Amino acid sequence: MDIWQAGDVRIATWNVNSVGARLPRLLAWLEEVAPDVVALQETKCADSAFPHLPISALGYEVAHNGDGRWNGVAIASRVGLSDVSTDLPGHPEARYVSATCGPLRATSVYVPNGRAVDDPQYPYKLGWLAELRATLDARAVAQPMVMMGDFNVALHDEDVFDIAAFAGSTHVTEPERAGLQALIDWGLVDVRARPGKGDRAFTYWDYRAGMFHKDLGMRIDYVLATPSVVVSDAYVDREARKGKLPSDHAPIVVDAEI
DNA sequence: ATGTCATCTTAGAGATGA
Repeated sequence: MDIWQAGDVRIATWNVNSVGARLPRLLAWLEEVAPDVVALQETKCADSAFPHLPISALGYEVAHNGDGRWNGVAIASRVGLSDVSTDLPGHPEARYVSATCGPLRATSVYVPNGRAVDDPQYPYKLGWLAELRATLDARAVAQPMVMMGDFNVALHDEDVFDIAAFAGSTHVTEPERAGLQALIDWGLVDVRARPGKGDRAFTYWDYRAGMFHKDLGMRIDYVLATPSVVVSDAYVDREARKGKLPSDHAPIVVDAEI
């Protein structure tokens, strides 16, 4: 059933760092922010363990791709959900799910971390990004689409609190940035959220060392949208990173008209 | 930057990943 009506749509993405541990906060957040389509990452549960009941009680259909302890991505929609794909060819980890939600094709991604430039996970990450680009090449840019999630890449130097602190680290290397930029170059817009309290719209702050309170963060979560998704507002929901037992990521919330 | 957090193994702290 297509219950979408022409007009505004609210889209969001959030790496929840365990949907089980975050469930009370997630449910409260869904009620408060009420996105029409939300992409989740790091659900860290098997499909059979996903908390479908309380989320469906809020009016959402959910497509989840989980493999247990690590990873796990989902799309929740209250404007319809169909044509679900969890297949990123050659990459069986649960890091990709795509679905049609009303007027939109929506994709939730959890790009591999990479760990270190001399770790096998680093070339794996680059290959993963290349395969993600290949999924776009099979599509038409004219169809409204949002690809969103935790990309584990800071696209520009300003997307980390201090580029000097990242010398030799992953997330800021040229090949990683090229992998992310290739998605944008296909025809997607990097929907930049307006800054909150600080001057930069970071989306992730390490749990340790008071990084959040010092605003020592990174912009590694993105909403990438086709131009037919006309954005009226986009913000990082820093409130969701505060208080007791938060995720280490904050959601990005985007209001748009298709 | 490293002061945390979540999960699993397997019974209580350690390993792993981020």
